[in-house]
Amino acid sequence: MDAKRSIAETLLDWYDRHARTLPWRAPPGVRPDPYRVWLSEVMLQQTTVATVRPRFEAWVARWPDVASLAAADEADVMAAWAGLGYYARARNLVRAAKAIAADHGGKLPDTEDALRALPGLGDYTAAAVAAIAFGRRAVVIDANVERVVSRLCRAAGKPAVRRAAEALTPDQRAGDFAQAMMDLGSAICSPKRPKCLLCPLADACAAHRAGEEEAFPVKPAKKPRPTRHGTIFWLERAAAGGGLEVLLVRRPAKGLLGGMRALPTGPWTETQPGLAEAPAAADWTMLNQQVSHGFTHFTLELALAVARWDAHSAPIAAEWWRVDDLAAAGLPTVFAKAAKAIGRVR
DNA sequence: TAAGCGTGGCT
DNA sequence: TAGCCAAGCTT
Repeated sequence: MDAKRSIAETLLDWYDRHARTLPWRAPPGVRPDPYRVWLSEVMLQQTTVATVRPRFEAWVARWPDVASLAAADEADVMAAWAGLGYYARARNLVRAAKAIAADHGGKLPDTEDALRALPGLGDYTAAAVAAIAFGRRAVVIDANVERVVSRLCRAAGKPAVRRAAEALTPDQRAGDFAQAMMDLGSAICSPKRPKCLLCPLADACAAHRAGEEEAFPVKPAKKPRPTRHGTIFWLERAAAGGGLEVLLVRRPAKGLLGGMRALPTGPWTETQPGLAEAPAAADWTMLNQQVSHGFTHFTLELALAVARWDAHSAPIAAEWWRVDDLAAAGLPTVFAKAAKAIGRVR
């Protein structure tokens, strides 16, 4: 790297040659659609590009703008988010769309502060949308930027990384700069075995010169992940037009898998709870099979109980769902996994 | 402030 | 292959 050129100039030149083509990005020199930028940033929170890409395409085909999302049925939105995880993101997307429609004339606000006030937009997303969609100078810090900057400057700790990022962020093209950092972090400056031979910033990188690339960023120690035990209840009945229906509930709006359709479960406890809190007094059969599912902060070991329900009404507040259409129910992965294990789903 | 909150791709 | 990890936010 030419020592007289800034890191930002060098990185932007690299980006002009190597930028990934992604469905939420506009062609060079074109301002992208703020709605698509916002949606992509929310989908990409803690989620990989490979996972997001097809989900983004399907989403914008169904809800192409703020107005359509603000008017959407929330149950449809939650079902469309199924499998992406962190379901508060979907709830907040709808809340924010309504706020944008009501308070901002249907257009995303174009300042970092106003964006930050919307539900689901934190420091990172507000800065990213302001910079990428509106050309604002904003300091965008995600895990990629943290990794690249901490290595460049051997900066340990978030305050030091923020100071360094502030100093590096250019006044012009701050959005491209942020995306360049992310592309670099994804393709070159990876957590393990970074490809420093290909890095345009290698000569300027303090960690590289010291041979300690993988020592940055400094990560806090991980805590052990406990195991909890529970039971999933599969209650089925004959459908009116033939076939089978299964009882689905909606989970409470807050907390784990909040607002999502679900199979009924009992308590999640340290020891196997068996048939505790079954949704009906039925003749339950415990299957000789368990389902294991890892959440962020604990692992769930699930027993599977199945029963038949002959009465017409549902035993609890719930809905009967055709088993043949279960894929359209939008079940979180843990329940989709259980349904598959129970064998009622192809 | 630290804990709660999901999932799938990648190595 | 079993961890590791990701374009974080909320309370």
